[in-house]
Amino acid sequence: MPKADELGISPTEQPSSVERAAAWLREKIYDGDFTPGQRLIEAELTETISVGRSTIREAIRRLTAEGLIETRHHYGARVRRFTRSDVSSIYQVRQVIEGLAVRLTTHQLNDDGKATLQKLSEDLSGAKTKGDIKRYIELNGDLHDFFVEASGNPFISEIAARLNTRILRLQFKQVFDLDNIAISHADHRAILNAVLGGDAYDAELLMRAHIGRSQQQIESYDDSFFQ
Amino acid sequence: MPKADELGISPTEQPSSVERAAAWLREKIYDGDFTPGQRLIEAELTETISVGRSTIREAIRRLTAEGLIETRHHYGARVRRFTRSDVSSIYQVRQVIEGLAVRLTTHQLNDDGKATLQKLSEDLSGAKTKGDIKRYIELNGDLHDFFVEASGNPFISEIAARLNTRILRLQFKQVFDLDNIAISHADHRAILNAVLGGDAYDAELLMRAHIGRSQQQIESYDDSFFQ
DNA sequence: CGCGGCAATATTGTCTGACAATCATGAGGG
DNA sequence: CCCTCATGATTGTCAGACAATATTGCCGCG
Repeated sequence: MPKADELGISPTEQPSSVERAAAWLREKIYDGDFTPGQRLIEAELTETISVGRSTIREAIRRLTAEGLIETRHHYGARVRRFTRSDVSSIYQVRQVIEGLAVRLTTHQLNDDGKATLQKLSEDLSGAKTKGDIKRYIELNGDLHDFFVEASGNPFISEIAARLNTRILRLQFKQVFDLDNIAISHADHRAILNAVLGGDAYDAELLMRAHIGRSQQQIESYDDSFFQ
Repeated sequence: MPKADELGISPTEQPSSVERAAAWLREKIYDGDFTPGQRLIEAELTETISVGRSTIREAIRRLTAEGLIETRHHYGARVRRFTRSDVSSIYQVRQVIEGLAVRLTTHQLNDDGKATLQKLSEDLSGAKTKGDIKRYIELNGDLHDFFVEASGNPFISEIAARLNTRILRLQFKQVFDLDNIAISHADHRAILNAVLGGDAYDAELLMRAHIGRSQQQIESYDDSFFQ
C-alpha cells in the first residue's frame, strides 16, 4: 500500500476553467473595466468568455470570498464598493497585522532576506532622488509584501492579501506627491534600520505609525475617491 | 423610476438550500461527526441530505472560504487539519487582532457596553469561585467575542470568526484546570479594569499578553491534540 | 401631482443527467 | 523491493430546464 504523498504539491496543477474565469474577472475589476457597484450578469459572462454557467458561478463565489465582489440573494453579484468607513477599518487592521509581520520577520531574517532588503532600500532611495513617483509606489508595495511573506505566518499572508486586494483600487488612485514620498521614505528608512538592526519591537511600532500616516493621508481625500 | 433600496436588508431572507446544507455540514464538523482529514464525497452527501450536487458543491465552497475545509484539485474536499505550526500562527494573529479590538472598544464604550462587561465580569468571578470550569470557558469565549463585536470594525469580526472557527475544535479540547483559570482570571480582571478605566493602550497590551499565555499553554500540549 | 400597491420580466437558485479530466490505488514487471 | 502503468472512483465542467424571487414600470388612489 503506497502511501499518498502529503507534500502538498500536486504533479501537474494546470489552471482549471474556473481559475481562468476568476483570473479574467479579477483582471477586469483591477483594470476598472468593471466598476464598483456594477452588476455582473451570469448569462452575459458565460457567453463573453465561453464557459458554462456553473463555472462562472464558482468564479464569482471565489471572488466573493476574496472580498472583491458582493452578492445578494436572488439579485446577483456586484463589484464591491468600499466606503470611507471600510477604508478606515482596513487600515486599522493593516497597522497591527503588518506590524506583526515586520516583528516576526526581524526575528528570523536570513542573509538572503537581508540582501533583498538592502536592494529594496537602495532602489527606494534611487526612485526618490530621481523623483520617479510611480516606481516608488511600486517599490513601496514590494516592501510591504516582503515583510508579509517573510513573516512565515500563512494567516498574515492570507489576511494581507484580502485587505490589499480590497483596497488595491484605492491604492492605485493614491496621489503621492514628492512631499508624501519624503515622509514615507523617512519611515521606510527607520523601519529598515530597525529590522536590519534586529530591533523587532521598534520595527513593529514604526510600521504601525507608518501605516497610520498613510491612513491619515487617505482619509483626508475627497469624497470622490470613495464614491 | 423608484430607486432601489440600498439598505442592505432584504425583505424575506429565508435560508436557501445551500445555507441549510452548509449549516448541516458545519454542525457535523463542529460535533466531530466529520473528523479532521476525513474526506467528503459529493455523491454521498448528495443522497444523505437530499439536495443536488450543485448545492453540495456550493456549500463545500463556502466552508472552504470559512477555513473549515480544504480542497485539492480533482481530489475533493477534506475536513481541514491544523498543525502545531498553524495553531502558533493563529495565536500570533489573535494577539494583535484582539488587542486592536479591545483598544477600539475602549475608545467607544457606551453605557450598555459597560453594563454588559460588568455582568460578564461578575459571571466570570462566580464561575471561578464555584469551580464551574465548563461555564468559565464559555464565558471566556463570550468576553472575547464581545470585544471583537464592540470594536465596530467589521474586518476584525471577519478575521476573528475565521480564526476562531478554525481553532474552535482545539478550543473545545482545551483542558482548563483550576490553576489555569486562576491565571486567566487575573488577566481578565486586569483587562476589564483597563477597559472600564478608559486605558485603551494598556488594555491592548494586556490582551496581547493574555492571549500569549493561552498560546504558551496550548503549545505545551501533547502531539495527540494536534494531528 | 405624488405615492403606494401590483403584475410582468429578468435573473438567479437549484436540479438532473452527462461526459471528460484526473487523481489514488493496485497489479505487474524489472 | 521499487518503479511503471492501467484501472476505477471522483471531481470538473457543460447543457438544459424549471421554480423562486427581486426589481421595475404601470395603474389607481388620495
